Amino acid sequence: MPSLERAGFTGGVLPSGCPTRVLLDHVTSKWGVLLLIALSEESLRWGELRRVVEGISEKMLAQTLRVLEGDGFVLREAEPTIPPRVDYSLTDRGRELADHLRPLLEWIAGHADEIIFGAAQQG
Amino acid sequence: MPSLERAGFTGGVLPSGCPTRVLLDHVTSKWGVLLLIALSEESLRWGELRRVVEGISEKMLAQTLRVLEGDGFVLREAEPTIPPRVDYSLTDRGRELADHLRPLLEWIAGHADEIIFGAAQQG
DNA sequence: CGGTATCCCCCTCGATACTG
DNA sequence: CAGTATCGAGGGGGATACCG
Repeated sequence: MPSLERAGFTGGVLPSGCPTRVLLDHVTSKWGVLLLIALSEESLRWGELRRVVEGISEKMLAQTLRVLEGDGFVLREAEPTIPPRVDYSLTDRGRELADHLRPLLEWIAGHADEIIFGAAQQG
Repeated sequence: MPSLERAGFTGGVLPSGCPTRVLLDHVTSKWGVLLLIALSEESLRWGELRRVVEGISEKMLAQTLRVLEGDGFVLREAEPTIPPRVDYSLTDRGRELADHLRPLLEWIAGHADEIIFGAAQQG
């Protein structure tokens, strides 16, 4: 059961270039969180992902999906039909990750308006 | 209690440019998560932050802190002494956010090695 | 100590065009 | 439908120098 302490956090934080930082960059990349969350609800096809994750370009969709697939978060299943059909879904590992992402995103979504439009409050 | 659904997630995802996406970009910026986590343990001075968050440049430290301060996550307290002393800490809001970030980072730290060095596993 | 100002490179990302 | 290839702009971000 590794903790942030074991990972070298206390009194030195995660070393730059360590696996945890690399992975953090993958997950928190511009489109990573959005794709993971989108797929956490249901498996989606390429075209559906493009529409659901509004604003993503084909290039970034392909690129981000490949990274997420390489990390074992996303499963790509292609039907060799014509026209082709490709489904993207989360692996067990990806679902575990998404389970941590979802509360975060829900909190952010729930406070976004007051934070962005309201004044920064002291605390 | 806003949910992702209320925020426009289902069948359309968070609209590009919406407050939630803006905030998500702030939090998941290259150094955002690391700074938030670092400050979640204890309040730190400028110089300590530089050392603790290994690899961050002064420019990005200043820039990211200002964004986080603007969102009301980070509190900056300067003592008008010579030499100056400035402490950075989390606001209540920042602590709430960090409480969601920490489990995520712990999960990532706990799986980073097997994911980065091991083979991508199916699921 | 705790910053700001400036320069500039590089790399991300979007737009466009093309393919099986 | 599901991508890949290529190009070019923009800005993220590092290095350096300087200031109160």
